[in-house]
Amino acid sequence: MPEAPTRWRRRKEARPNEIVAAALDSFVERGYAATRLEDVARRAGVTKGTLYLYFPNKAELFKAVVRAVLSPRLADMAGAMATLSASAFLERLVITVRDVAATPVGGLPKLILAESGNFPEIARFYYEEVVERGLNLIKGVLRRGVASGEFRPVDVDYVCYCVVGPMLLGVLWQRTMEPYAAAPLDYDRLCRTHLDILLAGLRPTEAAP
Amino acid sequence: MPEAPTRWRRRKEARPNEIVAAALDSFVERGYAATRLEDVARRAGVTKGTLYLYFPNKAELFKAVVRAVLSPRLADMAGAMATLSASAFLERLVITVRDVAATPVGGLPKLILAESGNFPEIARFYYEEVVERGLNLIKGVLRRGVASGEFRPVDVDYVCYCVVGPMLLGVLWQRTMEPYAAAPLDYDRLCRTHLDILLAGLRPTEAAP
Amino acid sequence: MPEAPTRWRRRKEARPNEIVAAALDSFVERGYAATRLEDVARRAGVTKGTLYLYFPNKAELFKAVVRAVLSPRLADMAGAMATLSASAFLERLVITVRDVAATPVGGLPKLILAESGNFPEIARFYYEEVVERGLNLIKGVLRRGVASGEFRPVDVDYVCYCVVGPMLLGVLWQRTMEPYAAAPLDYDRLCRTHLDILLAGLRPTEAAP
Amino acid sequence: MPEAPTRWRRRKEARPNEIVAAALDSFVERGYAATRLEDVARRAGVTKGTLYLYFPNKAELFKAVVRAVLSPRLADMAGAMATLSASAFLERLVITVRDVAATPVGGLPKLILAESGNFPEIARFYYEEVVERGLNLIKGVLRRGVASGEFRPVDVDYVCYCVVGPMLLGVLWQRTMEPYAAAPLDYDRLCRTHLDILLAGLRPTEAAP
DNA sequence: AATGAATGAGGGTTCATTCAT
DNA sequence: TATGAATGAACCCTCATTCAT
Repeated sequence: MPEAPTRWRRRKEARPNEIVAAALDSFVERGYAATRLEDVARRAGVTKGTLYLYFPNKAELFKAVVRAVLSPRLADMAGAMATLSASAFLERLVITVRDVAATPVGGLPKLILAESGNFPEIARFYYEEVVERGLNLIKGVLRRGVASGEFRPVDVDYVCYCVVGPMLLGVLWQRTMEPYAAAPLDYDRLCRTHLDILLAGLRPTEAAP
Repeated sequence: MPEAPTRWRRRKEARPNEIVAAALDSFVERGYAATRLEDVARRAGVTKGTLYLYFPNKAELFKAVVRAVLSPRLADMAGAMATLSASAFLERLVITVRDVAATPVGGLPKLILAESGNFPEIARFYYEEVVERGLNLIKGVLRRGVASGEFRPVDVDYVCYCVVGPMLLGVLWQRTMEPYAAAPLDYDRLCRTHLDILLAGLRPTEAAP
Repeated sequence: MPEAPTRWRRRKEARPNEIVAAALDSFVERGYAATRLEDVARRAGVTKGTLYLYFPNKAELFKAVVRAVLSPRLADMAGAMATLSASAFLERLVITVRDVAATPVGGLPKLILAESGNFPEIARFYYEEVVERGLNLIKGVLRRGVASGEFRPVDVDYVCYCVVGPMLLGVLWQRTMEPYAAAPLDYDRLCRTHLDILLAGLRPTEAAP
Repeated sequence: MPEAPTRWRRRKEARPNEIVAAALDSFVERGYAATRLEDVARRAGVTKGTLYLYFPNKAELFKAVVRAVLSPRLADMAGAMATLSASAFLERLVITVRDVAATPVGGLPKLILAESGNFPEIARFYYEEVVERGLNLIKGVLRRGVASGEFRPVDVDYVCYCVVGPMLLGVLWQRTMEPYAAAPLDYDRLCRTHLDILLAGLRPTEAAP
């Protein structure tokens, strides 16, 4: 009866998380359609049948992965940043994205982009849980910055895309174009440059009193 | 047993293009894996077997679609812009992307992102044909702008991502998040805002003589 | 309008033969199922459609090939051998088979063996046209030899199989086992040895007056 | 939607053998190309998908059939015959072949002949496992017989084909020409006649001291 | 709770056959 | 007469899903 010695007998509460983790890796690696449940199962150390004890089908597993991965990330982000100045917030935001980008979670945007057509439900979920909230957060900060004179008056509802765009590009780049580029992407440098241009672009003009 | 009388009507030269067009629509709509050749065929007004007269298999059809769509677009872009000032170039670039975004071709970036893992060949092809060329074009212009004093000194190699990022975001947004957002994306406004921030961010500072 | 200069415009009477010849080669090379009509057509210098002007379908083409190839061979064989002594006949027979074995026609036995299950009609045809006639010829000669005292009394109806067996084996060997054997089959030596054993086995015993 | 209640009954160890047996029958009946895996599956009492649990594809199933059928037969044959006199060995050999001919295994030679072109691997395998070993066995015995004076001096390397030829013909005949012949082949009589001629042909001549 | 053998629908691919030109 | 583009049925193979154990 002695199982593997290094890892105590896993309780059934642990299983779903292990499966979700394995599934995240697989989905991010190969995409939804190309991911075989057999592989997910093997990676999770169980068999195919076991997956169905916890998730009714592949699509639901996929959704569970997205939900499980995203949900915790967002709550604290808003709170943690409420106290910062607008510029400092943007810096912090960029840094945070940079750090997440290196984890498997960094593969989610690409995955959701790819599957948004076939999983409208997921796309909506992602929109509501991440995109909308994130954009509103940014818009709020930008508005605050404009109101306080830290930033010049701008079209806040669209500047937020300019904030996000280069960061998204970076996240996607690492998982698509990176292997073919002459040099690897220096994400740090991307962040610095992005902030440089962005903050310069938002800075109030001399003439504007 | 009389068949449909309208069999076998068109000419050989037209078919490949019709098939590629149908395939582009299907691939863009559903992704590579979820696209059934039967559907492509039906959309092209032929049967499955006919596809194999022109393309040896699904993967090659996919590549042919990407090639067919991209190749012509690229040559002229470089030339047409050589004469513009740096700022005018960036404006023109943004406008061009905006216009392409509305066509089926605008679905390609998403498609290639999604399939880059399963089609490294395609990803490399896209990198070399589009991404690298495009980025070099932008870098060249930025360098020109910096040299002429139109722009302040910046890290050109990474600013290019800041130029592209928001536009890419716009293209992807239209085909993923658009249906769930409260308001549709005003691409024009995105372009104006992007240029506003970007050009302001690049403008030489007063103190720098 | 000048066609290939080395070969005058082929008339429609030539076509069927050319097709049959091409088909024989293909069928013998790859078997019935693995032979694609496209290949036959190309080999015959025509297109697939043309085949259907002369043969209603693949199966009929196959039968036509077998018929065309076998029919002329048999008539003369009987006549040409009527005058020989029994032993001389057997020698001649063996030599003839050896010569045919080197031509594409030598591939027919294998082909017909392989397809006898799927083409009962062909098998029957081959049986009646070749096998039965051939065996009867041999039986006749053996009977003649026994009657004349050239051979000892034997079970003629089954000795004929002993006459044919080694030759058949040789024909099949060349197209199946030959590539894997250490040394190529010396068909001449096979013939000599076969005749040596066979004729010795048929020779009247000393004691039998 | 209640399915047949008798699903999923047998044990894992039995399946491969059942499938191989079913496949042997199908392949022998119709040939490789004309055999549909669906039929094999039905005959084995399973579905198509199940075949792929045990064999990666049709070609491997085919090879497995050949291997499974041949391998056990060969080991004992050599040993069992080592003690017999040369003549007795030949008799025993002929009898053995006659007995095997009546089983489905008797269909293998024809099958391998037919598919040797498309499955060189199989042909080589059959050559090395069966043909070469068998021929060497026979050659050894013949040599022994010649050395001991039981047989007259002959070209042993080719006499072996004369030993095998009529037996092979018999095996093939039963599965190809039999239905069309006036009388069924009396394999026993074929064996007796073959041995009669062969042994007489090998017997030392009076004059040879 | 977990297994894994078995299923069967679905899609890619081939190729004999047809028929407008 | 000859073409060759087009068809569509057939088959191999995959894999999400089921369920007896």
